[in-house]
Amino acid sequence: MSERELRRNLAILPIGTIRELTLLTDRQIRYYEQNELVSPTRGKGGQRRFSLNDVDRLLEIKDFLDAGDSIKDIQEIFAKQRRKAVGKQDSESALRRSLQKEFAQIGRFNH
Amino acid sequence: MSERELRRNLAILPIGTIRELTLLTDRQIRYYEQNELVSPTRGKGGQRRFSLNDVDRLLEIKDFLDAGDSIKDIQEIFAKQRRKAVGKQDSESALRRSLQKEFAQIGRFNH
DNA sequence: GTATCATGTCATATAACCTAACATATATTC
DNA sequence: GAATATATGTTAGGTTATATGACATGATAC
Repeated sequence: MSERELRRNLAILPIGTIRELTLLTDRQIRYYEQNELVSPTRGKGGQRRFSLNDVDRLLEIKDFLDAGDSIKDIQEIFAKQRRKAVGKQDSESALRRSLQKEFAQIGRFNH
Repeated sequence: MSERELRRNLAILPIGTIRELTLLTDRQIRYYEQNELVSPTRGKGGQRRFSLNDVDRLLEIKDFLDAGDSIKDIQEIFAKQRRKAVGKQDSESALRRSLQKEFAQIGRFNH
């Protein structure tokens, strides 16, 4: 895993930050976790820790729900994505794409 | 300001995260803030919010202190850095340098 | 040896987060 | 159209995290 990906996977953000970055409610975030759409780790005291990738994930979920997809639909969509990603190697172009996604997310936050 | 810089300046990290990323104690972090070496913003309830740049900053402070510099020394060092940075334009090479610093920091965390 | 510096520690208060349960509006199914 | 399912709101009670301020302390400097 590249260092960039490593950084984006660092689970360091508490739910309050996620709430602000995604404009989702705690209830929604926990519900999506319950349905295994995101899998935050837990800190020492049992509190959720999210990564920047989780932020992406949650914004995607939001879009899918807005588009009329159900939680189950989204579970399948993500499962398909995972299958496609199997065996795919890190590449310069993949890195570039992930960078673009990152920028897109920040742009959204600072609309 | 570039989007990368924007992202690195987003104050979204609580002190607990900073503690883990820097291995500093809360006491140290607050003391450095008190001495204006870092300037976290405050969230709704008054809690500190740090950025990734603050993490860099704190790691630098740590190094300077380990090297025998005093808080006041470090204040002056930072003041000098700010003066040098005045009028400096964003450039590709600056971006590349900041990227390297970013990687260095993550590397340190995962050493 | 006394003053300063950087940090530890403790007390007390508030904010953030946790889980679980019940409520509800909207859409779906029979 | 009554019953079900889905996604979310809301409330309650408990635990963890963070804030501030005060006092303590080991090291260094003078």
